[in-house]
Amino acid sequence: MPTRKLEKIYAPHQVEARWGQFWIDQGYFRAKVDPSAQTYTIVIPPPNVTGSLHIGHALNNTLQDILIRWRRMQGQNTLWIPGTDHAGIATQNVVERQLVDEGTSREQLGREAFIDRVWAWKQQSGNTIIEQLKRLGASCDWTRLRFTMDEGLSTAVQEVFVRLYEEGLIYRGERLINWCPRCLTALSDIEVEHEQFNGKLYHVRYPLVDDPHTSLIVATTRPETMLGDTAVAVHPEDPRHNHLIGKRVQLPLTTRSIQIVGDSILVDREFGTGAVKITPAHDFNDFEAGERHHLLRIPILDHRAHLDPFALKFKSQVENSLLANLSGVSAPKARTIVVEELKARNFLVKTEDHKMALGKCYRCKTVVEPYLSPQWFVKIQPLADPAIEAVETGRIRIIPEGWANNYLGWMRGIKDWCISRQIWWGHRIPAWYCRSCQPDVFPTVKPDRIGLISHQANPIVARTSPGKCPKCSSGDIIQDPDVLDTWFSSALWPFSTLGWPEQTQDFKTFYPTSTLVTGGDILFFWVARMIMMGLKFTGEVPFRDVYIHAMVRDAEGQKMSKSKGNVIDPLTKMSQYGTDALRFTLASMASPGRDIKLAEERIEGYRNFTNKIWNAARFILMHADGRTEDTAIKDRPLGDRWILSRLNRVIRLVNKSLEEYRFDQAANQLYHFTWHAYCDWYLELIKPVLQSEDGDKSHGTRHIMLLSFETLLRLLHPFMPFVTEEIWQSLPHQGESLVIQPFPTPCEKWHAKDAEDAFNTLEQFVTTARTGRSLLEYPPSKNLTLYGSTTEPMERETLRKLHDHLEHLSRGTITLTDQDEWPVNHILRLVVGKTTVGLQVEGEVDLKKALGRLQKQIQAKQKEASRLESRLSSSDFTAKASPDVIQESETRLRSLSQELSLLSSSEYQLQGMV
RNA sequence: AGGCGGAUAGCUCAGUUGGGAGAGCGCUGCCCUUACAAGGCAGAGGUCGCAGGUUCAAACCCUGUUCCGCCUACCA
Repeated sequence: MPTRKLEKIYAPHQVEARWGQFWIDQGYFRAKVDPSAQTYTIVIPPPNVTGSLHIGHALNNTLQDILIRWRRMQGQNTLWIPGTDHAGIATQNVVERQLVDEGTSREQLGREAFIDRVWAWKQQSGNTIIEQLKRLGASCDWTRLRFTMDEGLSTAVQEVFVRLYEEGLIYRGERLINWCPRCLTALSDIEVEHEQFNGKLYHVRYPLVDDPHTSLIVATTRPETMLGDTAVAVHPEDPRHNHLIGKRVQLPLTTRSIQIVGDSILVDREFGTGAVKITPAHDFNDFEAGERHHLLRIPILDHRAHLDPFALKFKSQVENSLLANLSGVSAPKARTIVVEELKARNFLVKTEDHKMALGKCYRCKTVVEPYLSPQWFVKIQPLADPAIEAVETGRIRIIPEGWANNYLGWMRGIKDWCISRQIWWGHRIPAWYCRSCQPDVFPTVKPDRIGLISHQANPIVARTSPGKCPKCSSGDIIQDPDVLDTWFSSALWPFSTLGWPEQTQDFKTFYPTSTLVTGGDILFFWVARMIMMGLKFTGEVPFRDVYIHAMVRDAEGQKMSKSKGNVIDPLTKMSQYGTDALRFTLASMASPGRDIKLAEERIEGYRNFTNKIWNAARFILMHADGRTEDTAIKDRPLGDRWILSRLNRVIRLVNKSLEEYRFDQAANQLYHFTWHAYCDWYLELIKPVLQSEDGDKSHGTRHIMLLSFETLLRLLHPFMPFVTEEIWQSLPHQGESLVIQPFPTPCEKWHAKDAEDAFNTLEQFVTTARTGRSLLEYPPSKNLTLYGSTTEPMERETLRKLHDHLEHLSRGTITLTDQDEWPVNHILRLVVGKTTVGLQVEGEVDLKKALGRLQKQIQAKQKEASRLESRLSSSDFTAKASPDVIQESETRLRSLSQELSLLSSSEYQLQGMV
């Protein structure tokens, strides 16, 4: 393949589009159904189908892509399944807003037309995020793209629902659940976000029926719910109140009286007044207390959290004079009215400030209400137990480990999962009801407020519509209007995407999957549920490793949100700096157990890194033409042997880091090696040979140059797929694409400690010479007259051998002899270890700077020497420390004193010159 | 309230079984040296949150404490 000339600055745009398309066209990302090959499988955490890529997705998918590309290059049969979920509530909200803008509503459209409308919206916007993932370079098998509402995945959902129901693990019942009065649906416990806020605690007087002059004072944060009170509780061992147990109080603002019960669970004697009102229909604790004492439940709020006139009048028995004022008002407004009325009638004893937590809908941030309604639940404990065990025994590894405790803690206290949602977009619950069998449950009028079907109705659960009632053969059956929680279908993702419940070839080949990569925020929502469902329905763990990555925050550590205006849009950054730069930034900052504070400068820094690689490639390309010769490594010059030895170490480290999910370590190693070893030193070392007139010497060097650089490109490819492919294709190469080249493995015959030692000697000498140049303020172009000497025989030999390299890299003419053969005057002597570098001082030069530096150096060395001396003279140390530590200290002290004597003679000599 | 994590250079963070404090960015000085000014070379900068303890030796282990962040939670 002919080589091409590269532009001076890397321009990512066309490059990315070109190779992105090429890879897909060539089918490199498609997994083979080959049962013999070792498989490596990842399922993507499905993003919302109508969403678009945010920085969290960028991180999540970059990390997955690094793993997948790495394993693919290792020759494993890799499969990365892409897909999206239908995001029930969120998507329905979006489409409903569109309808409002058009002056209509979902109710006006009707259920079927509305669902068609959402499908149309999905059709229109559904490819956005998929295309964005492709831009990111995600090497998913796009031929296996899945959506949670695909036919196959829907079949899996029905299968799971029916089987759980048949086993008694799904049930229907009237319970208090979290209800969003704006989304008008039930939420699961974890879909509620708790937020601290400053509320008030109201002390309200409830007079005794027997003795109206005596009252029980209750404390409450929600006075408006008192209209639904059905009892007051005191602690049975509280001498202040326990004599009242069994008596009744008159409920203010109503014509009802309620009983006083003793309850040691609900009542905390230390809190408030020691008396608690019980409102079983509007509070989770009260609900349970109600069960214990067989109390009536009086729901006073409707589905929009407004006071229900019917309930107020007939159940709550609110005083007639108040009915008009209270009927239909919202809960917050009701609170104001109730408080005013209590105050006016002298029932309000006092009000105090009180910090409390408030639950909000995680989708729309509306305050959620506990709401008594018939819902479907998963009985979770039998599913949770094996899922706990899988993590405890290590069948599933959670990385970093800290998250395992989090998982276990939550799983051990897990509660039944409310899975029904009163929305239309989603998997409809496969349950039907016969109206003929239960005419009393299904009155001819439409079912209640929002179509909830009474909890007394008997469901007929089946995989497909039964058509007619299996009991009475009536055709008058209706399907449950509810749909399932989106996470219910997501929980099946690792196997439903592979074709389950069919025993497909894909399922047999790729399940269980290898690694799941996700953020800690959905550990409970998703990971835990996948583990439970996977174990239940496949008998296998759904994945071996769970890697939990960080949350991306802004440079100040704030959570990114549109309302704060601090979002970093990955697509904008990809356009500005290139996709590879963004990917590398995210990978390099992915330290375990720590959030990522992303500052724009970092991306810019890695854009520069991309360009550095690009320019190294340009240099190599300039010298690529010509003969190459593969001679034995041991006969190669220092530069060649040194870079191979270093490369070997980096290969080992990168592989090891990726094994341990240390993306940050791998990226930083690559960065440092590429820039500060390969470019700064290796390329400089080989320049003279490549540029010399004598072409013969360059053959072997050219060979190693091309070999090492090609290896480096393969190492970098999982992190920066685009620029590496572009360069690889431009250089002499074999094969179609870098994507399918083997990932480098350590090559022990490249290891050369002697070359690394020799390099260190060279580097020290050169750096010292350059420091001297800087101290004397000589420009980089000036050719220096240099002297070098060392007290170490090995180093002397090394310096002698590398004489030409030293001259080239130091830009000077170097004489290597003992110091007493150096000129006596006009020499600046700098010391590094056992070596002294002398610079000839020419012209008017201020030597104070050099002297200052020397003295500072002496001070630092003396400080350390005295620390070592005192350590070594301590009998405790010599008696108790391990022998190698003692020996090491002695060695270090010896070299320090040698260095110090060189330094002071140099100082003495320099004093004479100033 | 409980649990978890963090506090190391101006900023962002590494620091793997305790034994010479590191990187990137930024900053300072000198340079457009034919791969790269998105660059090169050199350099400055840190009582490792605070207080105790264990140890010959602590950024690292233990206890307490302050501040910050996150998660979980039924204190009305």
